[in-house]
Amino acid sequence: MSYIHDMTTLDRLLQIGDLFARDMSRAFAGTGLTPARVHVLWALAHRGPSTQQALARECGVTPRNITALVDALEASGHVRRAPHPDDRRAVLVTLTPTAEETMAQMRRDHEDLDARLLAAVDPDDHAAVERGIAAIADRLAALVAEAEGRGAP
Amino acid sequence: MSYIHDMTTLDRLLQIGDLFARDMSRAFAGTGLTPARVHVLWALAHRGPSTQQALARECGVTPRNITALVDALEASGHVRRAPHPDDRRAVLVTLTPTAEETMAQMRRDHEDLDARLLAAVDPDDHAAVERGIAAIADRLAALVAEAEGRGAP
DNA sequence: TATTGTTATACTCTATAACTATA
DNA sequence: TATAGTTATAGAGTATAACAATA
Repeated sequence: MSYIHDMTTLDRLLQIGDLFARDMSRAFAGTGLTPARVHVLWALAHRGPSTQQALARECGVTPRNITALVDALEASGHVRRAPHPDDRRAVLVTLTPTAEETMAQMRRDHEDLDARLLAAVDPDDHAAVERGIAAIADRLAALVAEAEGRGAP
Repeated sequence: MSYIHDMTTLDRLLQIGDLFARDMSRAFAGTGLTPARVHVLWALAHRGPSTQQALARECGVTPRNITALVDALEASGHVRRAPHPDDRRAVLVTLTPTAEETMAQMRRDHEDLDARLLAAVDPDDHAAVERGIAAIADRLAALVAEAEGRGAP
């Protein structure tokens, strides 16, 4: 597929990432949602009502971009901006009931997909595969954090 | 990290994809290369000299975007446009010697990263993990192809 | 002085639609 | 008529920098 020159495990993981991204763009086409906006919704579902600063950190983008993303999500009825009770500079971004339902469905879809993908794995390999993927994710997170620390002090 | 609500295997795979994307943007910052442009370079390294139509199919973007990406890569000295020998409508996009070196280095970096990530996996799990990730990638490719077939006929 | 969110500006990626030159 | 590439246009995501209100 993409970035693929061989079929090493790394190439397979890159392929998986690419397929997720493509499928996500496809799945939300026409709904007003986009990958970046869904990312914000996941952050809100995970953290609860949050300031835009917190969302920016969680999503790994600049506060300026969160302003635009929250603008769009507010226009489409997925989030509300409310005054922060203790800090008049800040706003609390909250999921609307509609978006809560959307996220519940999305979580069910995730569980379904998780089951479908694992069903492709030999049952005897299940435990090893789950351990291995978790180990790879942790190692990669450490390598990226190290690279970012060196590159952008 | 992102899109993560639990730590299912699916969540781990999403996390891995996100980390790859972030690291890629970081790694090429300041070089004039971007993920989309590197995607084109990988396609050329993999296929050899190609028409823009072929690159568009390989990269999964529209021909219009390939025009812009090849423009940028030509300006930065990574590719050349040459007339197609048999079809005067088409051009053949070719890697420059500089880009050939860049891709050779990138391939070595991939091999290194592959080795580093697998080193995080228990040796007894290696074979199962490699089989499992390949099976997941194939299953996901099939599911996405099916979804795209249904959604965009 | 530092933080929160915004406006201003610019670049990249992406898509659709219409056009030119060739097949 | 169909294909390869381009121009035109538009929307989305991202970033930096400067600014207002508040802490």
